[in-house]
Amino acid sequence: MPKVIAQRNDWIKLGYKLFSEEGISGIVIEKMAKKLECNKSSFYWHFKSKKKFISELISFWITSETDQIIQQAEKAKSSEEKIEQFLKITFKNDPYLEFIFFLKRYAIKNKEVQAIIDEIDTRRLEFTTQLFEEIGYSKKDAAIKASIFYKYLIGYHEMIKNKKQSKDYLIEVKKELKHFITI
Amino acid sequence: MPKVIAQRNDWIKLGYKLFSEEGISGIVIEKMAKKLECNKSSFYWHFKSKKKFISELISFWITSETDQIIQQAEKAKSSEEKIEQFLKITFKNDPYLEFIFFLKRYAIKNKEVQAIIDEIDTRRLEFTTQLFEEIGYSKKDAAIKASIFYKYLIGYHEMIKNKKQSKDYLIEVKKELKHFITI
DNA sequence: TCTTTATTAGACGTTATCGTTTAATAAAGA
DNA sequence: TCTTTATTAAACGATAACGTCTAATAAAGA
Repeated sequence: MPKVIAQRNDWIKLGYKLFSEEGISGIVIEKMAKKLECNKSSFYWHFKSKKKFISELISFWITSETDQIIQQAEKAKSSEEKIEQFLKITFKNDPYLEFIFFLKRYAIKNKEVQAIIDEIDTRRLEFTTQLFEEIGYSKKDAAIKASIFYKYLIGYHEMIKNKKQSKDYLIEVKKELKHFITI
Repeated sequence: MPKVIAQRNDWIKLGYKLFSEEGISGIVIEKMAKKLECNKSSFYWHFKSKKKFISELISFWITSETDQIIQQAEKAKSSEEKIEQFLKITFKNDPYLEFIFFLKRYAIKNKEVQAIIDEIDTRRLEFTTQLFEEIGYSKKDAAIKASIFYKYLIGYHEMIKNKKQSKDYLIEVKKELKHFITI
């Protein structure tokens, strides 16, 4: 039985943070051990190998982030609220977008990861399309709007990277949104 | 005098490629030497240190890419052609966007690099704004359109990442563009 | 108390990478 | 031909990172 409550989760959380910040090259077991103030033996007890660890990291990201974002948006009542929620969560969850950015780069040499990414991108686009259908766009137009919107958000994130984020980002985004979406 | 024509440029070119693919962690001197089929002494003869090399890499990127993109677009006659040119070059220059992507991550711990990025982003946005002014938008609207357009392009690049690029990407982009720009 | 189980520490061997140093080599000029 | 200059090779030491192994330890159960 454990001396201290097992840090399995601490490893994952730290891994998630590091991967979001530096990508795959940020996952360095001995450095992580230092931060967690323990020995790397702990790592190898919890995880069979670095590879397995990374797989778990990805799983963690899939369940905890993607599902969360979509589910939270579902909670809102009106479609307008859903979109607003969607925006808020997207920008609050800064690490989320960074994680998927690096994951895409990591996936270049890993077909399975690529499949995961494709699925998630598709799911999120479908979700966004549905939002736009709900606020009155035709299926066809909704799909295009969603496609633009999704790309816009990614670009927005990329442009404000490393900048102090204004508290009024939502206002700014909405102002720009009006140029391609009528909410 | 050299046995073979100096490979100073080969190092830079390879460095550019690697940085675009893997970021700063892709710059590994001994690996590069292997690819160039030479000894790393060659590297240390041409460049004082890895740091200096990376600085040069960034300079190379600034001059060869950014200027090129803008200048080439300038060559076109009409503003519509300029936009088309801009699109074509943006998508042909796949490594360019990857380079800046990784550079932004690298800049987190490097204020000077961040300054460079800011300047370039600004310059490119101004350039794009001007394009939109030329096709009839007011200064204010042109700035917003440029801002959206630029973000859209980044997002587009991100979404097609790791996918076989359709030959009809231009058609697709233009179709989506119509939803926020009247050209 | 003794044993079992879960967990961590410490030491080890290996490989990768950085940067240095000394020697070798090839071409050009005196 | 001899020397100088540019360039590369080979070997070295240092550090970082991976993964393994054995021993230590702490808590729970018999």
